Amino acid sequence: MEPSFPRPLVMVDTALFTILDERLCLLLTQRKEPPFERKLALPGGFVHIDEDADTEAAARRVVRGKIGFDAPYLEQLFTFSGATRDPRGWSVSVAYYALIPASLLDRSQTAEAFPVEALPALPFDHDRIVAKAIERLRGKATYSSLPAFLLPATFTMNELHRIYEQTVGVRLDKASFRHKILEQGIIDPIPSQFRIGAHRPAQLYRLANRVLTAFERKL
Amino acid sequence: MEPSFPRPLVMVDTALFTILDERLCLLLTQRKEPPFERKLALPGGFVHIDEDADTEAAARRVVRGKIGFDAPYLEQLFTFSGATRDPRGWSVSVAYYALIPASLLDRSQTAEAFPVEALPALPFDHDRIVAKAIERLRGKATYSSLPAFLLPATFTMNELHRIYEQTVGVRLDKASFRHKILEQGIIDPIPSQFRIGAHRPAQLYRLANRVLTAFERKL
DNA sequence: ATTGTTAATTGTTATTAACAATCAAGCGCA
DNA sequence: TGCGCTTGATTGTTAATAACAATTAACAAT
Repeated sequence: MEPSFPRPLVMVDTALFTILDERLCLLLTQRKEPPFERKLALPGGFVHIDEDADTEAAARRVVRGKIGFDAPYLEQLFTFSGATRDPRGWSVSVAYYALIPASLLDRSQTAEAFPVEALPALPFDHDRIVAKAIERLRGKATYSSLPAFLLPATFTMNELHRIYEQTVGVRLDKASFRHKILEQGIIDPIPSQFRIGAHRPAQLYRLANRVLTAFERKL
Repeated sequence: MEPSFPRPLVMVDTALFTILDERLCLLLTQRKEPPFERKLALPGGFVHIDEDADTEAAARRVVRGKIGFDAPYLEQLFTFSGATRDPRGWSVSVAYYALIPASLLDRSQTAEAFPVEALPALPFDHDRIVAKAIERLRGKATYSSLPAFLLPATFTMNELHRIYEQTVGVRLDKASFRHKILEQGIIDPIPSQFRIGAHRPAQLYRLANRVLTAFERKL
């Protein structure tokens, strides 16, 4: 009954985004085994069919191994495959991307974060995976609550504004942004909580919903 | 050097869309082998690592086997996986969807086309695959030239209009539609070619570009 | 000619967005 | 205590877009 075709290798790779110093960064790991031993690469690994319920579970396992907890946002990106992308043989890599607020990362992890405009050369086809992940992130940022998952649990309107400008890549009018975001209802003000400093206190907000919300139109 | 993890089965499945009698339809095949022998299912098959360059090549091979030629539009949809989705074992299915103008299909294929609102029960997790494919199709239709790939090489503005309304699922203003589509430049009028009948002749158009074009904003 | 049918355009009104300016609320400091 | 600095929040004006309804165009059939 079991088909006897030669089977490809099946692995997952993850693109882990965070914001450090207002810049979009990617977490890389130093590979512990050949091929490309000691090179920086995307966190990844083979699917364990006796342990993982599906490839998403495998990706979550990889992410936990890297940062020690589950990512607030994780989504399947694309599946890369072929005879030549991995020297070990015909392989399939189901790629995922995740967003992680920098506030949750500890010192050792931020050390392995690289701004997306200054990445080292990556092994396998990880450059393609990264390019596709950034494309998806930028694309979805315009019409969803996605960028908010890069922020800590509470944030000000202007922090959210800056994150959107960062990820979308264009300037967004302050007043219009405020309008549209509040109209979408993706965030709620936290009553009588403000961020203070040498200036007017700013209202603090939090995500109204733990899951991604898509907008009717672009920002 | 080769890792010795037990390997999942790797296959591709395809959701093939077409328009018949103004209705969105899906092409299904009767399975030739167990499991689910003789049941209607999505066209699919195992990846042949000695023959297919990657999973997309495998999907194209499957589509050619079904309709006899390459689909004008084919895109990777999502990868489904897990221990239970296929009785033969832990499996990975890289799903693709394709759009095929009905004018290219012959009689025997249209016989196996089912309106998406009246599909038979499908084996494996093919219901989930279909649901996701429809969701993607509807989503992309609003902001891209995607629906045009369901039409023959030449078509009138009103035919295009109807196809968009079909796939998007909402009524679209005739004048605005015309405006926005022409503004996007995804189609070109064919000089001095008109569709005639018992009424005013309609200008014929063709796609300006063989590849998918995304719009800046929704229709 | 008149009528029916589909194609294509026009104009008017209502929404929405972009831009610039203004107002608000704190702190630091003379 | 009052002035200036900085960041937060709002307002108003203008320009661009979209929705809606109505009109004009081009043909065939009778």
